[in-house]
Amino acid sequence: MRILIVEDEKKVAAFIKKGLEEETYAVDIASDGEEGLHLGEQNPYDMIILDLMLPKINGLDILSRLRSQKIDTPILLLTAKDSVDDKVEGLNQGADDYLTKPFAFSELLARIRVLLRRGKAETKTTLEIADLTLDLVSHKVNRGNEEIELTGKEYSLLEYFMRNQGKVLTRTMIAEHVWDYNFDTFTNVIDVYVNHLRKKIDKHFPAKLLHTLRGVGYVMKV
Amino acid sequence: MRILIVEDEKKVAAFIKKGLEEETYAVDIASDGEEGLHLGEQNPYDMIILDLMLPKINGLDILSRLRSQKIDTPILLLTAKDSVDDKVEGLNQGADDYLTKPFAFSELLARIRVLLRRGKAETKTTLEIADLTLDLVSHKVNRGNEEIELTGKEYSLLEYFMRNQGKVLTRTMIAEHVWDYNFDTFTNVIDVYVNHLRKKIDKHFPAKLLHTLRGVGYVMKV
DNA sequence: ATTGTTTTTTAAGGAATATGTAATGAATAA
DNA sequence: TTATTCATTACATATTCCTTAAAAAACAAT
Repeated sequence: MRILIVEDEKKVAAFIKKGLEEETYAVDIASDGEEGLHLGEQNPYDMIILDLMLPKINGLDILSRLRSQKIDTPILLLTAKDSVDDKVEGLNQGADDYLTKPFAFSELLARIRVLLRRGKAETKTTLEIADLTLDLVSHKVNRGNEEIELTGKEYSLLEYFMRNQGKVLTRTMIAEHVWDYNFDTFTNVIDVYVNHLRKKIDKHFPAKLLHTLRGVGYVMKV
Repeated sequence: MRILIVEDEKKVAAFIKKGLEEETYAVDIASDGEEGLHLGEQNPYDMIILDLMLPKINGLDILSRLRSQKIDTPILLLTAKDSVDDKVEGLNQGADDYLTKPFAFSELLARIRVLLRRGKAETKTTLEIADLTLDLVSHKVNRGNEEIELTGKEYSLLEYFMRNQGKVLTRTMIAEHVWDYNFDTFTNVIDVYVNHLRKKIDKHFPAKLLHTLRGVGYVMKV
């Protein structure tokens, strides 16, 4: 899952980024409205955290311009305590939720989780395929009875596969959702990580879940 | 489907080429305006991706010279963030869409898919003939209930046949749309691949779909 | 700050598979 | 029949992928 933070206060942005990376999200930061709008238009984020008070272009303008381009990425607004009007205006223009500064990180995280499963009928916090399960909150992964230890990147990659089971994922798609914009196309990190994952989730089990489509990419399916 | 990329930044061009090849498009690259114009005039591309800032001949000139020759291949412009005027001028001169650099690959891909079905009334993402179906997004191919596994080239070839069902396709036409400019005319690869395809989509079924027209080419029809 | 540990990335060789070549025989038209 | 054209198979080559090891970077503990 890849998240954009649009926030001019460097300290706040860095604080959120660090916390989210600990939760294995891939995070980009934009430190003014112009950069935020641009990044938001050009990249398929799974979520945007948007401060309303920004240099160059303000948050509400970014919001409306993204929505007018039919970009329906979940957007969570950050507002100062007293700007009730902006908050309401923001929700009217298609924001999905808001949080008043200052806030507890756990609060932010909980809201992000809710928004990321928006649209799914269920409110489950686990992903499952065959006897493999992934808990989105505790980050525990099990296959059968066995608990599997994963590093951050391994977890993100697995989560992306499990959210898209049955769909063919090209390396380009994987790079865009599991890595951030520093990703270098001409490297084989993705192959290496698929290999790591396979060792942990497939190797000791007869039914393989992670399959290669030569020349195209990978697919997770039973 | 065969696509020309006219782009002088080698890394950008290579990035796009790789992503498109993962989607089984046949891709040629021109690294300056002169080469781009030349290739665009000489080959029946299904789509041209054209950077505006180019050495030798600039993108807008290429665009207008292709259009003045009644070449109406869909053209997607790549523009720098700030060159609004060029973008507008480009659309006026008959470009079909534009994308601002840098961009996410998924965004480019979505736009290409839209342009490639331009003119078709429908917005379907599957091709069908008799009980054979091909899904343009997931790349899944079925005949009846049976799912058919194809390699990249087999898939591209089948897609071309299915987009042109009922039409006689000569080997030259097939080479021009399914292979890139490295294709060697005096080879029988096409015959070999038609044979591969037949084994997979026709062999076990009484009603054949892929027919030979001796001395001419092939046709897909019921 | 320094050291040790873990994760992430890079790089390279070998294995697997797709693609392209070439040769042979079968089918078709003149 | 004879000359073409096509289908089919086996093989060669090229590409892609897997795997491993080691370098680099990030992180934690002292």
